[in-house]
Order: sequence, then structure tokens, then C-alpha cells
Amino acid sequence: MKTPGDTGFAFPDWAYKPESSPGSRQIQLWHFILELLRKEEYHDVIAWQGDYGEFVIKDPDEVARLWGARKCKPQMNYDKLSRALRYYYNKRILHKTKGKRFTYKFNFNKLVLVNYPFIDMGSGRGVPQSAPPVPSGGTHFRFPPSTPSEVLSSSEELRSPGMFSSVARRMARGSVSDCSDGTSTNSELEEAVGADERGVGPDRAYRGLLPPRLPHDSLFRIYPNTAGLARPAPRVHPEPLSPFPVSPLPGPGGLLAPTLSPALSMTPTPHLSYTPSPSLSSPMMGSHFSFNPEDMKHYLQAHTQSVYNYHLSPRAFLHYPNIVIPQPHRPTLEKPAVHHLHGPHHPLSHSLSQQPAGGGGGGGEEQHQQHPSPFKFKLQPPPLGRKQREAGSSLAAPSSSQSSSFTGSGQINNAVPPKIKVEPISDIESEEEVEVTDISEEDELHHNDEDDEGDIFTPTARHHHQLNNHHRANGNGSSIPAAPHSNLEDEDDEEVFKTPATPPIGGGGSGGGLAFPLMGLKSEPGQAAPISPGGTRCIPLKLRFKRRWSEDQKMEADGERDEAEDKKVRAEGEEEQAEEKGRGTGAVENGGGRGVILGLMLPPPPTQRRASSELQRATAQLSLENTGC
DNA sequence: CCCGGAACGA
DNA sequence: TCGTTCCGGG
Repeated sequence: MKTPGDTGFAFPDWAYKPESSPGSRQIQLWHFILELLRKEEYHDVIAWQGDYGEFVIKDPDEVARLWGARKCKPQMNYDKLSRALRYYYNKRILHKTKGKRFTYKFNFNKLVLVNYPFIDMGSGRGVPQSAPPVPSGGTHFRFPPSTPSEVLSSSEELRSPGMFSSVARRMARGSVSDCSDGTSTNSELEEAVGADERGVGPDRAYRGLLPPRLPHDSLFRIYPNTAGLARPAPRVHPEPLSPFPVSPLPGPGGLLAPTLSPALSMTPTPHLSYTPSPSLSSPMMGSHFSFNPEDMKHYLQAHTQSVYNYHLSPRAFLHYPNIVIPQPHRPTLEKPAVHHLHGPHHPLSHSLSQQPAGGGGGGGEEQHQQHPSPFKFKLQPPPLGRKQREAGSSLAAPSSSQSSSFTGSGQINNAVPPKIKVEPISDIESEEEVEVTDISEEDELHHNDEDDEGDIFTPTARHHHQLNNHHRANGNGSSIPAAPHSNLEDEDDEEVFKTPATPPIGGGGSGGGLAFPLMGLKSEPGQAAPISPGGTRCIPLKLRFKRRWSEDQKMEADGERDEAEDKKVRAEGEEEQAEEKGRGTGAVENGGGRGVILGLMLPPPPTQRRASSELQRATAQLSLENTGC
């Protein structure tokens, strides 16, 4: 599957690997955690807390037991489990919330990208404090750096049959757990799931998964560039129950208006079974960008798949005009044109086959089958070790950290400048001091790439955690300050500089070219500098890269570097510079690039429920699978 | 409690 | 090769 040949640029393997996906036979700890988090039954043991993506293990032993049961390792204990969790730090799947016991936070950035872009995590309702509505703009969520464009670019690979087939098979086989002894866990989970599916309405179903906040905002924030769009108050909470943020656009109706790129016809195609109302459908895409429909499709599909896989809320589904995303089940509805795209539909269908919910399911399935992640590219794993906390901290901390960590408080909402905002208000004070040392490491390093991202989810958290979590904690819960995607910029910039060439893009020019084209399309006139790809490359390239890769790249780059030379991470000086630059020029572009993405993402509002229900089912199915001892 | 190197298994 | 588990140290 992995083609070694690949350059390796895109996302981390785990992000797209089938194995990573929930449906996969071998469950991974983080999947498991996610699973538990989504179930209320376990909310006593583990639950979302505070910031997005942040969860607390209330009963470590129990969690360990459950995990052990799942893996058929009776000896599992929290210590081991936590080690496993720690292992994820390097992968950036999660990180520890300092200062809080048993509290970790998911970095969905990457995950999101590939597997599920819109995710949010949060507490579902179950969660007590945190659940709340997002504060104002929830900004936590960030778009995946890579975004579709990247994906698209690599589309080549996407289609590779090999992957699909293999995946498909896997999925198909998939479910069924081997572990007979399956402890209660399995059964419980399964049951629970089942219950959710059927009995409960969709709302509930997913509610657990997602977090209260809404990612959308973040999206917006990221993309401000479309000035027109302004994504004012994206978050609407349509559904009271659901914790999630709601669909973004809908609220402000105006926002939506802008439609997608001109290139595409805006026509909303209701192909999707769950398609939301057409009008709503197009989210925010700015007029600026246009994607290639196919690409979009792929992206969407992938996204969809992820959604299903992870039980994300329906909102997660993207809606894009002209593009049809196949749904997993429910073939009955329409089988629109699923063209080759098909989707993702995954395992569920297969595994589900057992339940023919939708009458004619069979046929539909075929079409869709696909793998989870259509995209193949991956970035390389960037793990790097961050060993030197201390060292780094001293150095880097200062400037970079600040920038990166933004506390920003709701700027987005208000400000929402068309451009990106750079560092918000971050309170330097607190952050710096505090963070500097401890955090610094993380922040620095990560922040480069991730923190921001990661933080994005919990912007506040980071800083505070050390000092005081208190405020962040639930009080508002949300606390979401803001966003800051500014960080991104910074980050990006950095990266750019560093690894300009790297790119992913394939080897060479060609690769790059591919990628860019999209960009070009997207970009609009004014802002971004579209310019031809070639030309663009020089400067724009960087920027672009930044955006895309931004995080990943940075990390990787850094990581690589670090690895190669030494682990220390220090490149801050450079970074800083980069940041500055990036801002200047980058801002616009950023917006553009990302904006596009955002646009893609948009979630559809209303209608999704169905989808969600299905999703649920699917998920349920998946969850059942687990086990294989 | 948390970290991360080292060993181990698939 | 990758992920998980063991284990000593902070």
C-alpha cells in the first residue's frame, strides 16, 4: 500500500492509513479513545473536557481495562496505556495537557485532514462543563493544512487502484471481532452503538463525537480573505442539543451566498442523499477559488469517508455543488452519479451488509466502495523527538512562542479581517513567562507546526494550563479565544523557508505544478497572487507551501532537521523571520488557499441528519469490529 | 504522574 | 518497519 516511492509528502501515514481508520481491524488506541469518548456510557471513565479535543480520563484504570480488553491484553494498565498515549505525542495525534492529570488533547489537525476534516471533538453533550456552546467563534479548529489542494495534487495517486482494492477488501472483511472473550467492552460498545443507531436519532448519535465548538468558525477565520464572505457568526446553533457548532454558514445566510468558484457551477447538486438544502449547501466558498470538481469530489469523498469512519457529525459532511459524494449506505436514495468517485463508503456497507437497511443496498455499495482515504499521499512521519525541552525553551520561546500561541481572543469574530490576523492579542505576558519554559518546547516546536493547530483547539489552554487553568476551564468553557490562525502563518512561513524545495510535490516540478494549479484556480483576482504556477513558484510557492504544509511541513522539516542534526529544535530565529514575511505576503494567499478549503468543507446544514444516522450506523459497525486479539 | 529509551512482536 | 509494552528516571 504505501508506496515507498512516494515522496512522502503529505500527511502522516497514520492519517490516511486504513489501519488508522476506525474501521480497521486493528484498533489503535486513539481510535479507541475516540470511541469511548463518544459513548455516553463511558463518560464516567473518560470524557471530553474543556477545550476541544481535550479529554480527561476520569478513571484511568477503567480505561486501561477497557483498552486491555479490546486488545486482549489483560495486563494493560494505565501506565502502559499512557505510554501508548505518549507515543502519540510524536505523531502529534495527541498531546498532554499540562498541569492536568489524566488530561490529554487530540491534535486533530492532521487527522482531520485526511480522515476527517471537520471534526471536532468535544464533548458531546455528555460532557459537563465543556460542552457549551462555543463561545464565540470557536476557532479551534483549523483546517487541515494540507487541504484538498494537496490532496488533489496528488490525486494521481489517489486513484491508484491498488489502494482501493486493498482497502476495500480490508474493509469488507473487516468487522467481526475475533476476540471471543471480548470482555464486556466489546459487547458493550457494540450494544451501545446499536442502540444509538436505531433508537436514537441521529442527533444524538453523533452528538457525542463532536465537540461543542465549531470548527467552522475556525475555518472561517482562516479564510478570511474572502472578505465578502466574512464569516460572521458562523456558528449558529441550530440544534440545541447538539453541541457542535453548527453549520457555519447557514446562519448568516449572506455568507453562503457567495458561492463557490465561478468555475464550478454553483448548482448545488443534491445528489447526495443527505444533501442539505441546496441553498445552504454551498458554504462559504468564496468566489475566489474554484476547485476542480473532481478534485473536490475526491476530497469530499475522502472527507465523507472519514466522517463515517469516525462518526463525525453530519455537519462534517461537506457539501459541494456538482460533486456528489457517495454515501455509504443508503444506496436507495439516489445513486446519483457517483461516477467513479464513489466514495468512501466503506466498510460499513460491507460489513453491514448484514443489515440491509436500505433496501437496495447492494448495488449502491458497489459503486461506492472505496477506501477510506482516497488520497494517498502522505507526508512523512515527522516525528521528531523533542528532547530538549529546556534548551529549546530558552531560545525559542520568546518570540516564536508568542506569535504562535495566540491567545487571541475572539478576534475572529469581530475582526475577521479579511486577511489573516496575525497574532492576536496574545497576552504575551502570561504566555511568555509561563510558557517559555515548559511550554516552550511544545509550543515552540509544535507551535510551529502544531501547536497552533493543536492549540487551536484549545487556544487558551495552553497558556493557561500552566498558570492557571482555571479560567479556561470551564467556565466559559469555551474560552475560545480566538483564533489565531495567525499562527499558521507564522508557521507556514517558517516552513516555507526552510523547506521550500521539499515539496512534496513531487519531485519536482511537476508535482509542484500540479498542486499549484489548483491554487491558481482558486485564487482570485485580487488577492492571492495567482499567477501562473511557474511564476508563482518563486514566491508564492513558498507561501503556498506554507499554507498547505504549514504545519506538517514545519514539523517535518524541523523534525527532519532535528533528527539529522540534532534534536534540538531551535530554528526559531529563522522562523521568526519567516513569520514576518509570511504575514506580509502570505496573508493574502493564505486566505486564498485555505479559504478554498474552507469552502469545500462547508457543512451542510440541515439535512444531514440522515446521513448522520447512517453514519452512526456505520460507525457502529466499525466499532464492533475492533478486536482482534 | 509523566517522560521517553529500549526491547519486543507482527 | 511500525507500534506497543517494559522499565527506569524525573
